[in-house]
Amino acid sequence: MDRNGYTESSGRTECGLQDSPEWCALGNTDLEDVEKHARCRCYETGEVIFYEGDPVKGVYFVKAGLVGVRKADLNGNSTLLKLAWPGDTLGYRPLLAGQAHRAGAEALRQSVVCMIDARTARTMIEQNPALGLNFLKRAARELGDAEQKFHDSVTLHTRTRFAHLLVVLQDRFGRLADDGSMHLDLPVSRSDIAAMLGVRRESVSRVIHELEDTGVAHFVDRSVVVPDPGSLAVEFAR
Amino acid sequence: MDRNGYTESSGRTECGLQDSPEWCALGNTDLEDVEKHARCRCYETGEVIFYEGDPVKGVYFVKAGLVGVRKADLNGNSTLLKLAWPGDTLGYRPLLAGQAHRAGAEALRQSVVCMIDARTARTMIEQNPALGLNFLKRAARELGDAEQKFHDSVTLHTRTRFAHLLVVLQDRFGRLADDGSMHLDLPVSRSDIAAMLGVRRESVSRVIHELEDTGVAHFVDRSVVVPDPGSLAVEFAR
DNA sequence: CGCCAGGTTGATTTCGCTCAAGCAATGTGG
DNA sequence: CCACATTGCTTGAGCGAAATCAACCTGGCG
Repeated sequence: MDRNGYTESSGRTECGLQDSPEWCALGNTDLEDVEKHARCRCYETGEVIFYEGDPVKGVYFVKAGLVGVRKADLNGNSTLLKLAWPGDTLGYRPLLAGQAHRAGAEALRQSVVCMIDARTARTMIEQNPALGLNFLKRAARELGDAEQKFHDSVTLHTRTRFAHLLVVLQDRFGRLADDGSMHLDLPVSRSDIAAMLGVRRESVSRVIHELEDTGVAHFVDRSVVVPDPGSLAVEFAR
Repeated sequence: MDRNGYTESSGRTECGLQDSPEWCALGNTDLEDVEKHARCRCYETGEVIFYEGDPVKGVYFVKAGLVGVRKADLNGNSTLLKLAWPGDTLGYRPLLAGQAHRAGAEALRQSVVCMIDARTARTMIEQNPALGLNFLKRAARELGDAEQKFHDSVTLHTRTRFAHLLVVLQDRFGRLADDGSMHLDLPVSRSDIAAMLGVRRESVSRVIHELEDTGVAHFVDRSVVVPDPGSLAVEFAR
């Protein structure tokens, strides 16, 4: 382990890059080459992986856990731009745009993250068309989502946006029960939900209260039950 | 001219793709090949180039004029996501993401736009690594901007965001006078400025009134004079 | 001339923010 | 083991920025 706590990977499967929808394009030799230049490290909850404004030292492959990407404003508030799950690669955007990090990343629970140094990542993406194409497609999808998010933020109310968020999380982490109700464990705190929506945590509290009152959803700690998932879609018309 | 008003390009320089920061990566033979599959057309102000929700028929290279990219909401309002100037390529995002158009495009003044059919554009991007890389870098920059825009929309007031917009337009279209004042012709209507900021046009009117009152800027129709450009930056702290 | 598009202004409302208090669960030091 | 701080969340009261609703102005045009 070096002094930053990174441990050099040895085997081809150390980082698990095969499980990345982007890096999987690489052949065995390239994959081994990349893993040789990768360092894996475990982060505790709340630990920072990189800071907003930092120069890009590499790209970060999330191997396990959950990572949040944040942007702070001048008043100490922050928005949570996205959640990164195992298989996601962070930092490729500023690397390719030739910019510093425009957002910071932080472990939202204990996580394992592999850093691939910038030089290696850049040459690999530039030399290997299939890899570049995968990142291009990823960027294209993320760009569409980001534009949608801007549009939503200026046209929809907090309650509607919260309903949207619930549906997105539902698609990924919801379990449909026998009686047709949807069960979901929120991956993040109330404060972080607020940061994802770009509102105050008090506003989230009030929206949750409203959804309870109208029977649309029931919240206990981080677990949510939506008796009739269809009723969430109705929220969109508000 | 075919029944859609497109006229088949003949020469290599018909569309002027060499002037694109992306397409310029192509060699002469590829460039000619693409131009062979391109159709140029002139659009009058207000004419629609493609609609939100349409399947992607091709990518659109702006040769002359000014094009606006819009997203509508359910209540008939719309946000203006971006302005496309000569040299810009539109529609590559949904093409690569394998989606339908998630925004519509419309000529904001008389414009010439060349459509490169989807099949040609896709194979060219997939076969030609340099071209793909250029679009990847473009997407990376646009993604950063889009995330910034979301963050700004939820953390900054209308007045601050308007000042930001003025600075951006200034960088691109401002003329610095001998006395240090900045002169700028707004490329779009007040309504469209509102649509870019994601606010009502009345709010833009009021902000303009405020900036007049405080002497920060003077507005006559679409021309703006900022006596002290530094004072715009001060607005950012509000 | 009447009409309409684009813009401004004023009066009123509303949604979400700010400020403030309080509560439950968890941790910590004496 | 208790006193006390801390963290995460909720609730209430009041405020403020921008939306809404409505009137009106100006210039261009059939």
